[in-house]
Amino acid sequence: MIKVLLIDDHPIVMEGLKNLLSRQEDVTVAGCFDTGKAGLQAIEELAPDVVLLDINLPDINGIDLCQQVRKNDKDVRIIALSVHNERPVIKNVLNSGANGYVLKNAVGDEIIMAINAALKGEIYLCRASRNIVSQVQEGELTEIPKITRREKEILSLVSKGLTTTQIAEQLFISSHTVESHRKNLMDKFDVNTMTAVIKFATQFGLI
Amino acid sequence: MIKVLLIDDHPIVMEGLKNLLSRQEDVTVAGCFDTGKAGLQAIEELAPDVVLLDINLPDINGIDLCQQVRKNDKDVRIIALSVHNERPVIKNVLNSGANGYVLKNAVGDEIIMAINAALKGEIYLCRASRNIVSQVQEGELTEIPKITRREKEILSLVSKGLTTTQIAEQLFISSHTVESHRKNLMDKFDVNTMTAVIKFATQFGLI
DNA sequence: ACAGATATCCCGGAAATCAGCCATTTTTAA
DNA sequence: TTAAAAATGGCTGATTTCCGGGATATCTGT
Repeated sequence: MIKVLLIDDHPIVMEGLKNLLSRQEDVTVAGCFDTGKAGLQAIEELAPDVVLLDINLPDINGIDLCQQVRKNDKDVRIIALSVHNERPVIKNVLNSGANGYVLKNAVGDEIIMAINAALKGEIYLCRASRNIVSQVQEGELTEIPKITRREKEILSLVSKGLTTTQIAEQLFISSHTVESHRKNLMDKFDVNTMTAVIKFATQFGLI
Repeated sequence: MIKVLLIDDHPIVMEGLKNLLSRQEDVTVAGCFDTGKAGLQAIEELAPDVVLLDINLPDINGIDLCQQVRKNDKDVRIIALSVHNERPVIKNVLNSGANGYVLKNAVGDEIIMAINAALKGEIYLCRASRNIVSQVQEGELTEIPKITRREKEILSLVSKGLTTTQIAEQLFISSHTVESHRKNLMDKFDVNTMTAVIKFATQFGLI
């Protein structure tokens, strides 16, 4: 029997998943959790074979969660569930240790296939995500830039409409410093205006 | 029997909804559709009592869909399902003719309650959304600004990092015109930088 | 203890944005 | 068919951002 753990904060999705898995002879649902914290603990205690993990949880970022699981040397297979079909997001999730990536609007079959593939040691992507990953668009980010705490802070204030001077005043630092952070952000996102940075950052849920 | 129509592009959510409704004695599922187009047609043909409508469909915007249904003088009750818990989104949906607003991470009970309330002619919001709507934050948008086609076009180009001059060249119009559009956008979003506009617009799915 | 990452600070000039005005033409909806 | 909305174009000046170089401190993980 394949022991599967479900982590998702949408009760309705959870219902659907349970329903789907109950139709599989060789699968048993080991537990259901709606927060990353509870899920992380459950992985330790229940030692499931596979985890179906919603990437957008209210408490913990899905990517961080994957990394934390992997840090404990767990060889549990993680199938990421997500609504995002953008290459940087997919790449980031896979790099963080997920064994599969399935969109929430994928058909149930794809989840079953992802589980089986993961158990075989393969990495499964749902059809739509495979397309996205394979077609490299020009001038597109390949990964979500790693931004620092301070940069995130500046990003947030910029997105609220504050100017460099206002941000400097609010954070009690020089405006030159703020400008440096802006520059670094534009470098990391590989664009040359802050508006473009804000769009990506908002899209990827960084702010 | 209450005839309910389901419109959602997530098969798993659909499963969950069917499951949930099948446990209700007095409810029958009249049909399931995964696009706005198909759903709209089905509302005409099947004349359900209630529609559970996912606001974020791939083909048609949920708000437009509500308006189209209402334009045909249908008195079908629409319960909007959404992942967005921001006041402007909620207001917009309700103003477009929805009879209820339930977040996808709400428990199943809330959907049942929304259906019953809608049939009584009441408007039901799930608990979390009620909280958001009631607590008016200072300096917050109350509704999603209505932007024109041209403004949307400029918005998109700005978000890609183009400058006013570049946009003017691309659209074969004067840079002064582009500036006018920028100003109007900032006015409509009630902010004074384009970065703030971009954040809201991205958040609300306008670009 | 030490390296690498992060945060801090600085300059100058070119380019772009923002703010506050207004006017005309073309669509669109009532 | 008329009134309202949208798109177009314009001006000036103040402010801000962007780009190109830097440099030094502080924190953090191994």
